[in-house]
Amino acid sequence: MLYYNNHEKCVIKDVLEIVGGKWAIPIIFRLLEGTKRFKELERSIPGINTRMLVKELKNLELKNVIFRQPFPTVPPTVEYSLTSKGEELRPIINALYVWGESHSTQDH
Amino acid sequence: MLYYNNHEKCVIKDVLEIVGGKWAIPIIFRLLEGTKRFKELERSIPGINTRMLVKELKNLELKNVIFRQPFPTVPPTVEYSLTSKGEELRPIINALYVWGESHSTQDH
DNA sequence: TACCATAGTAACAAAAAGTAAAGTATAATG
DNA sequence: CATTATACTTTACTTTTTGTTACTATGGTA
Repeated sequence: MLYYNNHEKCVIKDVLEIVGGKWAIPIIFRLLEGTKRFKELERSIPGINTRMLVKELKNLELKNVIFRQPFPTVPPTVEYSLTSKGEELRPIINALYVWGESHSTQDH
Repeated sequence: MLYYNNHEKCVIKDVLEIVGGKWAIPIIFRLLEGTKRFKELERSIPGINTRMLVKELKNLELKNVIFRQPFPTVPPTVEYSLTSKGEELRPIINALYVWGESHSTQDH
């Protein structure tokens, strides 16, 4: 059915607007370990730069995947954690991880 | 453990080099329906263009996710299908789809 | 003869991502 | 008292990735 195809396409497209960015999954992967501050994330994700981390965190917050909590300390502190929507990605990201691991020795 | 963290990071990084591109998942999603020719794929993936389809198909073939079979017809025909490695992504992409669908009405 | 089809390729323009630096405000160090 | 360090961003600039458009080959159809 044509409608159904269009619907399918939109769901996948919408999903990729959330987790399709280059840094979304690495960030979520780190947050699966628990709440992290901005600098902690920056240090734990190899290759990311400040600008992209800010940008991706904003997108993930806007899409309700992560929760941002600032504290009025000096210097400022901001904690990021997964929302329930983000937490629901855990089995999917784990499965992706297992998929990658099981094929990494065979072919590339 | 430091080694284990580095290992984790590399697996995720390697996985994203395969399916992290903008068009990889939409292409695999279509091929989950079955073998498709180049033009069929191009027509069924809204917004893609020839150059990116060619590029992404080459990458997916190189990473052993899809199989390319050309036929010496005029005009030429090329069929693309999922390898077993690609087929193993089915439950993951389905889960991603369900995740997107279950949250599409609540928030965005 | 003009036009259609498939599976690409090539040259150029636009958009996205990476890099480097600076701006906050305070507190510790020399 | 000046310097340095901190955490979280923002800005300007450069490089890389994507998108757009036009083109190829060959044979069948109107």
